[in-house]
Amino acid sequence: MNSERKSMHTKTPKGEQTRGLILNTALGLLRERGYERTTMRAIADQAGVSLGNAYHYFGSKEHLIQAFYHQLHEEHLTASLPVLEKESSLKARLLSVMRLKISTLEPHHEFAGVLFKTAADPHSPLNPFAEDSAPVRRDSVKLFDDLVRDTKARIPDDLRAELPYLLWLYHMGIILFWIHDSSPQRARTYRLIDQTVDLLDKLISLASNPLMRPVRKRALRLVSELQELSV
Amino acid sequence: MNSERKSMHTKTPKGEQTRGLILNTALGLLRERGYERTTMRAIADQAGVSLGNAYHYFGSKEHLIQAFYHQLHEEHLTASLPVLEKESSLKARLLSVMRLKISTLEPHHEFAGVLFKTAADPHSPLNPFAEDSAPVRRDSVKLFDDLVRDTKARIPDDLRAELPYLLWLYHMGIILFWIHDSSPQRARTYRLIDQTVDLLDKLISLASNPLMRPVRKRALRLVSELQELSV
DNA sequence: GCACGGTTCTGAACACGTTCAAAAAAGTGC
DNA sequence: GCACTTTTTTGAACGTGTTCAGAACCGTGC
Repeated sequence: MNSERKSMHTKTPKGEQTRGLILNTALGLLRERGYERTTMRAIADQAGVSLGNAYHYFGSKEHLIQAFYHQLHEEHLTASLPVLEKESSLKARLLSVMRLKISTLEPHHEFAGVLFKTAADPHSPLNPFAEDSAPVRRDSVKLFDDLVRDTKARIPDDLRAELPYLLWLYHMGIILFWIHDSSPQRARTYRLIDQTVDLLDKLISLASNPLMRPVRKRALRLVSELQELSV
Repeated sequence: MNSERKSMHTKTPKGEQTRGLILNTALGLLRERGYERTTMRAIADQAGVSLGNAYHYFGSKEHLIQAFYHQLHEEHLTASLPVLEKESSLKARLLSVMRLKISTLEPHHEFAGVLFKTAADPHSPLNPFAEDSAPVRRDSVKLFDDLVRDTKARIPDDLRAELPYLLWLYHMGIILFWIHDSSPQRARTYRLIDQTVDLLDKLISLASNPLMRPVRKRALRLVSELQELSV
């Protein structure tokens, strides 16, 4: 709603502490109760703080949710880094990273739905293109940056430059599928990952073919326009 | 929330009339006031009906929104059909249809954000993969079906079969971009449409090349799996 | 005309996210 | 130590979507 939400910085050690208390309480409750049952009142109560005070440090419930999402992202990151050490091919890396993403998110499937829901709203601070979420987004793209960087496959420079962003978009799409996937053990999502990673690998080879240069150039110019949205 | 929402059928002419009155009032208010300012209480008031009664006929605000979306879709449809008569190439048709889509939605840009927001939630009846929205979705895909059907371009049958769904997905993507687009006159979105339609046209030709058959087959199998989500 | 079953309709109530004026506490300059 | 400003904290209030028990209404069989 209010796009002029100010920075909400704490100006005191005391404030810092309270802020941390509220945040941790919120993260804990979100983890064990899920989104719906974690009300702002419940957070304030459990933190032993008034409702208004919670709003003093976090402008909205969505800001708390964003913090939770960030935490999940960190989890995924620490799980993924060893993979980049061990595997060197882009295909193997991507496969592992995507599977890890889903397994990290799996305990919070219901929550993720709400996440995407609010993320699609341009007015929400959770919207991946919004100002407030720029750090998380950059962090998120950065993982794919590392994933692509020192891979040995020969990929034209122009494609290589846009690949991290493209893979990030791809990973968003997979998450969207997963959210709607109600198959047992989320089998469909994992199968989709297997197949799409395979296909992506082939497409990248294909796009790297000199004959494809014109189409590739055109497609890449388009991708960079997509990215401008996030400026 | 409640996935067991019953059919809400009216059983009386009187009921039918009241239902219609509420619906029309809601559509009018959504049109002139936008989403936020159209509260359930405002709808009930203006319709001269109690709040509870509105809920008797429409299980949630989202159901009313769905009806509005359906109306907008109809608008787009009647604007698009003449184009299919006049233009015969897939490229020209797609270009016009997409531009018309955006111009139809344009007066309701703010509203569309909310629409997408709730549409991304798996629990929402607005979610394109949900039971409740199956008719609208089928209608929506059907437009692209007509668009592809009697076009003269030579396209392999396997691709031709999946193309309507693929174009529908594409059109969803464009809408998502448009929602986040704040450029003057939505210039970026129109430019994106121009470029993507051009690119799509080229990609279709490319994919129609016999040499591409294996990759195409693989990609299409994948697309049909995507579609299974909507069963 | 009457009783009964279903349908339509009402109004009050609930829980929630959010806002805000003002009290309490902490910090600052002297 | 004292005035003052700033920050933190409170608690009540608002508007919202939604639910629900029951009142009013209507048709049908007798």
